[in-house]
Amino acid sequence: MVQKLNTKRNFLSYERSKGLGSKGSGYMYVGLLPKHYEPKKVEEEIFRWWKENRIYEKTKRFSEDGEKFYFLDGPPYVTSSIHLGTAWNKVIKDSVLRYKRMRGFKVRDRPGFDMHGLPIEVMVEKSLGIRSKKEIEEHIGIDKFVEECKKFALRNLRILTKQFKNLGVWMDWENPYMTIKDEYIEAVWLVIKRAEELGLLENTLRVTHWCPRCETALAAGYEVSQEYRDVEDPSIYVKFPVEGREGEYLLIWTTTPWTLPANVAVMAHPNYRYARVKVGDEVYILAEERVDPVFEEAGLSYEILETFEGSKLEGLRYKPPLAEEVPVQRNLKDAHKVVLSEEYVYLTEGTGLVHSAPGHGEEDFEVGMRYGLPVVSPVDEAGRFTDEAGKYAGLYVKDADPLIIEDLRRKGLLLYSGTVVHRYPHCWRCKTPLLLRATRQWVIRMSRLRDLLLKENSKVKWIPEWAGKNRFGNWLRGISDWVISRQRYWGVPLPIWICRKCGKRRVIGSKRELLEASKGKDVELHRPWVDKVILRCECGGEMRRVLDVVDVWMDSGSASWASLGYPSSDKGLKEWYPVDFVVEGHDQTRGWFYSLLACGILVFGSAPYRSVAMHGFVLDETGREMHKSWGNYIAPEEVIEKFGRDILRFYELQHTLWEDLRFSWKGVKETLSFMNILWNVYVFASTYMNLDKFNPSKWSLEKVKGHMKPEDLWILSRTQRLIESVTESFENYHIHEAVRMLRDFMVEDVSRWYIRLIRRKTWIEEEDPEKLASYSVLYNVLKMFLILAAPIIPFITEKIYQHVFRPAEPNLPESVHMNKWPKPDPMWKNLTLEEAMEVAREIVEASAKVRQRAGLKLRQPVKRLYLRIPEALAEKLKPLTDVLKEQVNVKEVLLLKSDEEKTLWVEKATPNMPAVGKEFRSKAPLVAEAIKSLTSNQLKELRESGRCMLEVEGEVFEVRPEHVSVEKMLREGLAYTEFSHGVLYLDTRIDRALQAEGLGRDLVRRVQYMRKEMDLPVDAYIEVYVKAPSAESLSLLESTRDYIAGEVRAKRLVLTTEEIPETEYCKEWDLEDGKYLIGINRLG
RNA sequence: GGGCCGGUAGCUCAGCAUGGUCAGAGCACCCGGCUGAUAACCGGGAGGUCGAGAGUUCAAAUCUCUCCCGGCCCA
Repeated sequence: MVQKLNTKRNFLSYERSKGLGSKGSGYMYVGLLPKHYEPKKVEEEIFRWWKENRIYEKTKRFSEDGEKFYFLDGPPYVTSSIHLGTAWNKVIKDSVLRYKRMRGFKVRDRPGFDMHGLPIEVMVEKSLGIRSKKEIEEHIGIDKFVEECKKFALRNLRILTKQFKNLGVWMDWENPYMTIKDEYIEAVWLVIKRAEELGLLENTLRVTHWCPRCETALAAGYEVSQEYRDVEDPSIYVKFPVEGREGEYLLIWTTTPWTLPANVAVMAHPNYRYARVKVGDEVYILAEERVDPVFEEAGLSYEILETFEGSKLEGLRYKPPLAEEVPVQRNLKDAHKVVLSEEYVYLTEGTGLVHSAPGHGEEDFEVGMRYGLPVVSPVDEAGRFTDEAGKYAGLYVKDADPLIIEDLRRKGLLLYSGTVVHRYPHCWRCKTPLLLRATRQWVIRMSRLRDLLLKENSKVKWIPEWAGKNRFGNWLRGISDWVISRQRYWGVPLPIWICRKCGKRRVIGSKRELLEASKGKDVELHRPWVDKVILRCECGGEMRRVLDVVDVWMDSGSASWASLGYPSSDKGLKEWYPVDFVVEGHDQTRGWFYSLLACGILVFGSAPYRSVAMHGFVLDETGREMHKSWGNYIAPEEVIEKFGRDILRFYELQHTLWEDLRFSWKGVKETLSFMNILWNVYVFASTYMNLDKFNPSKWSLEKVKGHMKPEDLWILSRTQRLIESVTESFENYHIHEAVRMLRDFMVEDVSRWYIRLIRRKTWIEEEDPEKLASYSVLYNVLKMFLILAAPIIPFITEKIYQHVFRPAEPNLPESVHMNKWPKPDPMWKNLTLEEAMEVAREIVEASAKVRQRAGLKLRQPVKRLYLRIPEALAEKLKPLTDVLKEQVNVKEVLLLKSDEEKTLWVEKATPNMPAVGKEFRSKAPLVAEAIKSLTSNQLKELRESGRCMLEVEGEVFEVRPEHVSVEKMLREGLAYTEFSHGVLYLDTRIDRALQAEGLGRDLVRRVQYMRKEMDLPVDAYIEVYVKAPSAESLSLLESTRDYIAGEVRAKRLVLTTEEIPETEYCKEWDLEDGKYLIGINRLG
């Protein structure tokens, strides 16, 4: 039996019929797509087309009057080229912006660049062969140096811009914000001015990390924590002689002997127990818990004399160990005594007595302030001891370590000297070990704004939630003050002028204010030019600028208004502020996310952003960071070169936004194979729709509605839900969810299922209403998908849009990116149908399993499919009967009631030999045979009356249940399997008609394969010769002759058992019943 | 040392806020099948003590605690 669906189209007459397409143009039908997906070719073509047609600019115009969406780009630092992490960052931003534009928002998409700061200075120093600050000032000149920095920054900006554009990122590249512009600099000044107005700006003595090479303070936050490295340092136990007690010492431990010349006190914990310990002739004081480990390390035996509370030690005076060598030690007043602190004294290492140098330790400084201790720091900017350090003056501090140790040893004040490997901070740019040093710095007292920061942060939507609530929130709770001054050149100059005469200071908040105050001419706001601007003080004195520059983190922190041109103009601010969305890597939690918040709160008293998303890092396959020097670095350009931009974008965007991404080429290849499926779906659709000159405007969904089959309604329903969930994911910035849903929909629902279901229809050649319904559905579904996927993969979607959809609907927007974001249409939603289809798919899969076990290939039609499923489900499944028939390749689908199921099973008796043998002895074999052939009636009797009389060869035996085991067996010719909703049976008996049909399909498949090998056009006609292996097979074939000829487009089909004539292409095939020789000639 | 995340098949990951078909998917591997959109697809096989241990519970990948490893941030 040949299905009517398989009738071959007659293309020529079909075309002539002019049934489809518009009368006038003859053009309005679906376009064709190249057969193979070549990403690079596609992308370059689209790039060109976008540029030539100014698509980006036009797209933005579409939503010019829309609601505002202020996206703020986190400015990348302009040092080197981008890596995969930067690419991910920008691609996330791009897809959000594209989405928002399609939603009709007027999107602010101005990119930015972070262009000041030490990293550039260090690189420029290198290129100029400079090694110190002195050389900059004395040999090169600050002006030349700053010019070089500017050139360097601008050069890199151009490189980065090119790379970002190359990812397909649509931002306003012609007009980026740059932190080095005067308008930007004054925006940073505003922060400092507001801090001054709020009374939060102070110039105080602070212990900060200090880079002796760069000769500047570094921020105790981001800059310092960048570079903790393992280093080996001295580990020494030093004896501090107790005043008035001969031979008694406080025992301290330190890894920085060079801080001993700055010693001022010893810290003890008031509540720990301390001990006096006798070793030889001497007595040491240290924490009881540390006695054992310390003397074990020193290799000494000891005796504990007494123990006592740490608080008892308070005020105990000692003689500083380096009093003789270091003059400043001798002159200290009210120092060299034990002070108490519940913090900072630990029992995990050391002696429980902490050498305290408030000039060289943050904690020491803090406790020192509490006790009013003096602050000593006999170390200069370059890390060398000053004259105050006497004997050590002029030495680099680290170089003094061995000398100091030796002096202590000589003086009998060294108990033990070893080394220790520990984490020690280094300069994030030049890798020099940092020192802690007390200097006067400009500080903003952020700690006083803690509660406001927390309150404002709680209003921000964080993605993921824990990033803001836990990570950032916890950090804000422990907020410390912001040391904003740096003793460098390339940065925003600190806008503080101080009167030389009266010491009064003035903080300038804008360029205009400066020019008014100075009554001078226009001046560039960078050093050294701005340094020359002198203001007149009220007292008549000259006010000069403090020579420091501002921490570069304040540059980017000011971006929320600086990128709007505020304060030089307030137009942008009024229109856009505050920021709707920022997204950066998780390292920015305390970097930019914080500096934005801090600056925003200082200037406007509120959070500058509404939503903050955090993304992960791109690591290598083994989970390590990528570094060029580690040899595991992969450039984005390499991925683009090998696979293309869409694939890179899709690959990165499908990864959970806030988790780290381990880059793997395998993963990228998987993405390619998805893109191939996607492409091929469109190739499929465009091929047939184009052949049929399908005009979607003529066949709207509304119009074909009446002819839709369940599968059409199903995919439409799935599409509505896709729109819903993709939209929701974008709204929550869970872009990866959107990407995954799009992928699953395309692969699972469209490619693997819907197309499979409608495939036969596409071969009908008339204007079949059901085919047109499916075309219309497929067309609309695919168009919808294209729009939804456009923000993720902008190139391939544009290409397909231009080639397939716009020819069919010339009135569509010019670019796919100009389309309105779709809304789900509840009319098409049908959850019951979706549920039923889910079950149908399961049934088809389960039947494949049964077929395989029964040795029946799918091409072989079978007679019946029986389903034993709950009634409610059976009801829902009814509309899908045709789907099941075709996909299971079965003639009939039957639903079983519970009592019907029994009829598919038979009871089979087998003799229980031990019992039979024992009872019937020599007759046992006979009885056993008889038992095997017990009928079901006899078995029933046996079960009910407990016995059954069997007559064998004239003898009668009484068989009882213990002689027989009964099994349930499936009827001959059936196979079954269970699945999650019930049981499925397949009638596997193949009669002659079924066999013929199966053979016919087998033969068709071979011929089709050969056609493909011959690379024939799908609509070419052929003639076919088949040599069958036997008369029987020939007769089977004859019965399906029409079907075969139709399927393979054969004008002439010769079936024979004789030799066949020579043909253009000939091949022998081994089918089930023997070898078939098939020969094909193409017909012109 | 502290905070926050993550640790599930060889690889990439889903499942974990509401404990109970949760031991899954894709890729890779083997066997078989299907295929005129497809470098596709379908079925079967193999592969994991769900980082380790303890606890709560009738029941834990899922909740609690401790520990180990990795990442980020802070010291």
